[in-house]
Amino acid sequence: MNEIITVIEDDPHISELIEFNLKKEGYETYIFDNANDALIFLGGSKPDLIILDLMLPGLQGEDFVKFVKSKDELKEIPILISTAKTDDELFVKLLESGADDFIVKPFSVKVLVAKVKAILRRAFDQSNNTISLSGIELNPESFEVYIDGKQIELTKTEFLILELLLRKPNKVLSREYILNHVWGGDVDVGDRTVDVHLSKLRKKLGNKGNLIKSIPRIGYKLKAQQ
Amino acid sequence: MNEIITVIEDDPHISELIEFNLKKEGYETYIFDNANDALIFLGGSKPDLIILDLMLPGLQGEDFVKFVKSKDELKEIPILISTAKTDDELFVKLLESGADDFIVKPFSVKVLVAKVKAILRRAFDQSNNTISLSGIELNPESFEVYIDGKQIELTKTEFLILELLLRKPNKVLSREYILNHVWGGDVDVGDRTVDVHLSKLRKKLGNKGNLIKSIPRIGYKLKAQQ
DNA sequence: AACTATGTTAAAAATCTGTAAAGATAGTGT
DNA sequence: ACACTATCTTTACAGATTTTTAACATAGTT
Repeated sequence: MNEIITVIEDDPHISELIEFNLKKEGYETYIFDNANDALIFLGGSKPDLIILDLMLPGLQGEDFVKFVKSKDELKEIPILISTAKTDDELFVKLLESGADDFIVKPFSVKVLVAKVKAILRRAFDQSNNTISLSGIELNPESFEVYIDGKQIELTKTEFLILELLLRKPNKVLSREYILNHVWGGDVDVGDRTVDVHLSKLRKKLGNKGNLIKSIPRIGYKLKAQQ
Repeated sequence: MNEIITVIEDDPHISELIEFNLKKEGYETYIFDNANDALIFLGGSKPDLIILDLMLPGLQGEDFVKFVKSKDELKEIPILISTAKTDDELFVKLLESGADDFIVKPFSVKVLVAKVKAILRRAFDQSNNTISLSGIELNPESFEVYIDGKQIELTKTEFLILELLLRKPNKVLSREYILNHVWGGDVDVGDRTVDVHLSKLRKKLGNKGNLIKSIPRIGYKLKAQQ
């Protein structure tokens, strides 16, 4: 997935540098040298991140942030401010207006890119961290599991085992490993308990149940379908 | 709702300053002067944000970040690094290890607080406006709740629990999490108290009450209607 | 064939939730 | 200071669910 980044920066040297480095990281970029053009673009598109240069010391930049954050369809877009001014009051104001981070010019492009990644990483895994594999979808936050789009009910233990298998597909997990990770350190439960839960899990998974293979003398694995 | 912030900082002057200002903003703080104690704390609790001072120029801080990010149950906690060193390479390394942001000492406490707010804004719906979900409307400022447009009366605790659920819809919240966020850190209240309040809350919510699901052995969640 | 491991089921044991009721606490007004 | 009230917390218990164990059947290995 190519995240889309809008860059608003009037100095063409800098914007080219930014563009070059973001493209190198696989991002799709839209460069504007003024806020107005960027706003027109935002009327029809929703980028994943906005990098905004505070061109003038005036309120222009802050107004831009406030505008974006006032629009329901845009407000969740993260904004990274670049500025030549080191002014704590300004920083506070911008952050409180809804900006996510700022970087002071002259900046290292590597740091800029790292910040972009950090912001997108958070925005992204905030949205949806469902683990999806071979028609099995598992969401660790809502504790929901779907098989081919249909929800099924699992108990806590079944759920945790399935989560473990999904996180290590095609790897054989020993019973001991499963016990340690699902039950926790001070395990006081026999090996075979794992088998019982696996059996029930398979049954509840329906036709996906046979994706769970038992590897005699070693453990269990979840086979991902090609 | 009190967000919980863990601060790891060995200089007591700085940590007191941070603590004071965070508390003033309504955050609940846990201060540690070394990483080990903090790790022990993290073994049993899950704060909403970690502020980590890179005490030594060595790898200690980076290791801490990597450790937290390697634990499934901790990895989503945002980390804000404070450091005395201005070192772009270090910044990049930390961000890539999973840190969310950094701030260079000596820093303005106001900027620190603003950064904290900005980061937490991503994790929580922070608005003071009415939160509206599946026919439930809750206004954090006026303390009013409406079900399908009809106002209902909740007690303070019921209100705070509902607010928490509404701000984290579809996510299962453990009883411990609810206790920490509704009652505050120095909780000396039993688990089951949460259940009692949930029971009363469900009843007052009428037909919307069954949007609150209990996930056995895990906690409660508010299911948003599609 | 003997041995070991796994699958499955059923029953026992342990645990969890919902809720009512009683006691504790805090806040209010007199 | 006192009583009154509303809220909060604990406790208890029923009902339900989950987990574990144990037993037997089946499959796989040597």
